[in-house]
Amino acid sequence: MSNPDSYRPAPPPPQSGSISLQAMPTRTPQTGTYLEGLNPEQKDAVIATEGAVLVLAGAGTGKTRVLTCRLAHILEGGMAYPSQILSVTFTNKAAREMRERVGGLIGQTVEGLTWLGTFHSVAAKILRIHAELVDLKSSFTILDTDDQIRLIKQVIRSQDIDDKRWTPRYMASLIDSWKNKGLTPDKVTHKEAFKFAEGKGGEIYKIYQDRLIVLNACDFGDLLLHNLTIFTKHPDVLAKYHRKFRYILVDEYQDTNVCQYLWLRLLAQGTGNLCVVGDDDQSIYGWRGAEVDNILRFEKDFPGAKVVKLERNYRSTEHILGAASGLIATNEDRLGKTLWTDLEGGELVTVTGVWDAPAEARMISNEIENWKSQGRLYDEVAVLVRASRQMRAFEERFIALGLPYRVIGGPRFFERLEIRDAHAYLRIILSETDDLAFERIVNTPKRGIGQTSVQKLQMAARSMNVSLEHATRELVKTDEIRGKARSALKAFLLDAKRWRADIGVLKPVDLAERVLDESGYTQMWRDNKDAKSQGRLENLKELMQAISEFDTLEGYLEHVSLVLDVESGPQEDEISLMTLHAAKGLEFPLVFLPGWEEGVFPSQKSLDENGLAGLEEERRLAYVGITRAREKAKIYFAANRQIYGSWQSSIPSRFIDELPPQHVTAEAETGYYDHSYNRGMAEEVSESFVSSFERSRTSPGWQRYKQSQKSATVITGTATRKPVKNKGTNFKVGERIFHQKFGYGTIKSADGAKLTVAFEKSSEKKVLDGFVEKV
DNA sequence: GCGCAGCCCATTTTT
DNA sequence: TGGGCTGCGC
Repeated sequence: MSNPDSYRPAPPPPQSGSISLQAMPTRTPQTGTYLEGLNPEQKDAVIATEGAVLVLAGAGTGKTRVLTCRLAHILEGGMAYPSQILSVTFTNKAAREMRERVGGLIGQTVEGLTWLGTFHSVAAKILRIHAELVDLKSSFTILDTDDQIRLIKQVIRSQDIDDKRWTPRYMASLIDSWKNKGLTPDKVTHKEAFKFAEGKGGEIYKIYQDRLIVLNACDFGDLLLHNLTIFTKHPDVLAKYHRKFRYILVDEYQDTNVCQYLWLRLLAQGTGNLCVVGDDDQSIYGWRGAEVDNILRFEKDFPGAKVVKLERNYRSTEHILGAASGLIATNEDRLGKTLWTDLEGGELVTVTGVWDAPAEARMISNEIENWKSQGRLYDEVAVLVRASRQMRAFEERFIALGLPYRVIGGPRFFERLEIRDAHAYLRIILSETDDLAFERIVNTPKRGIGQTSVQKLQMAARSMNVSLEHATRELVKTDEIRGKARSALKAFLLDAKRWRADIGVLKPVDLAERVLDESGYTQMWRDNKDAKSQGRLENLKELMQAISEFDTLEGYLEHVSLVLDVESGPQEDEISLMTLHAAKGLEFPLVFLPGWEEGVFPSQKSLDENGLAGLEEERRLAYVGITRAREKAKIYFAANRQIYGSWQSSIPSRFIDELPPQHVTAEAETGYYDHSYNRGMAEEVSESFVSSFERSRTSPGWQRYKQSQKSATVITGTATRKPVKNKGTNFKVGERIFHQKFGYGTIKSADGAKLTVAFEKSSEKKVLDGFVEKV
């Protein structure tokens, strides 16, 4: 970003108990220092506080600056209290950055911005206040993707659907996509429901939602979706937020999905002061529900909206911008803006053909060493790939040469196996009704409690309509589970009881350490000689560090699901290696863009599944990639690439041909490719383009759809835990029964659901009534 | 209940 | 080619 020097501490905000809310904003002559150094368009965007405003902010045009200045402007002008501004971002990182930068402008007042956060954290906050309106308790837990899939798997199995043919992952993605569109189970169309298991998709969604309520839990999609339900069914609640939020600000609007759009639209009905900032050319998350259409349609949705285009770029040279602009101009579906800069000259964007991926890595490594030897930093360099598997070649090369690098993105800290296990322990001691947590760790470390035992616990829990832990307590009193499993379960229950007694006594960290120690969890990894276990132990240590910053376990767990992410370690001088997606929002003086080949980039899969829309999104990704560069952008393509183990010769990406020649220069490594050869390839490229559309009709998705159309069946009833009151048994003393394992017998006595049965082929045993049937 | 060998399937990822 | 999952044998 430019002109950071104009950021100076702002004067203290007007201190008064009666801020005039109707102060005419445009006449507020509060010429705070924050307005200095803004270009005319930026200033325009900052002071247009009233009504609907769309700020189309191209790459590197000072978007964050506009957002933060706008906040400062509203606050310093006394137009609203900090708590009356709703500002939403997509990532925690963006929220944190905004908070920091606004703090730099207005000082302490920033702490009052209680409604600055991600969509999800703001929605969770609202949902906790009104949880009971959607049958939740305000203490609801937020499930991560892993829990979500496990739960869905259970539901699928409970419906006797083959979970190999119809995978829980696929069902989860459908549910997510429905939630992204704001669809509750009753609103899912037949056609949509038929995407899964011959039409059972809708039913599974419904059962899954019911299960979530029983578990007092939400998945990520629910946070927003429940908000929608609350706002639409309870206008009084919505009205309260209308009164509360005087101004709404949205970052990265092009990434919003339908649900988020509806949520914003409802909230904006209050004052109508909705300002969204985004760039349609950088919409790269369509596959995850983002609707570019939201930003394309903004002026229609909010008639009279003011549109401000930020096109002056402060980041890149004219050749980089020229190349990127020329490329993106090929897209049809865009609002259209052209970046410009007064940074004249600079180097042409290079396009280089190489033999294969190792050659590509070798060549790029050489360039990086060159750069370093010229006194520049590794920190200034990024290698941006389309798919993470392309990273391997670079990592190998960097390691061989001893070049320091860091991978950005990849598996997140809190999604690691050991961290999830540890969380499950904490969750279960905090809430004994957390069945998912119980299931996860009841046999981790191995205690001899196998699948069959767990299944029995589940059956018992279902038949008694209680939690798994509760069912366990009952079941160990009987002979349903015996031997090692039974004693292990008993011991586990005792452990849990002991740990719970320390809640509020020990500090969260100390409790957590004790639990992981006494459960044998830490020992399990110490004993494991796998190469990764050392790292896992270190992660657990890091986890303790994170927990130590909280006073209560609840507080910690609340944050962990939505807000917390681990700060990256001390900054060293390292090359950044990441996907193009991960690079959005970042900038580097020197950017390498390897793998520009048909099928790799644009990705064949994207083309197959989404046709022209997919291609346009890939092109936006290319645009994002090029515009990350400040000084140099270097594109590569290989003549041969290994795909799934086998070598394939490849064709240069069509995107290479779309770069305006005046901003590009071809550098061939050895003459396998030169620019004219590449041009000749254009014929073949367009042919493959046509064939990709042909292929789309034979794609798996299309096939699956056709198949599901053919074999439609009637939706069947449900069989999950229904909120039925826990009652005694239906069995009578003296009655003859059958038990799967023990055979026939006669009931001697009954104690609630616990039966004492004299079995004919076995001795007298205590069993649960859910396990026997009348004969 | 646990460990290993063969098998299948492969973007992008935030909350 | 390689990682993750399943099914089989102990």
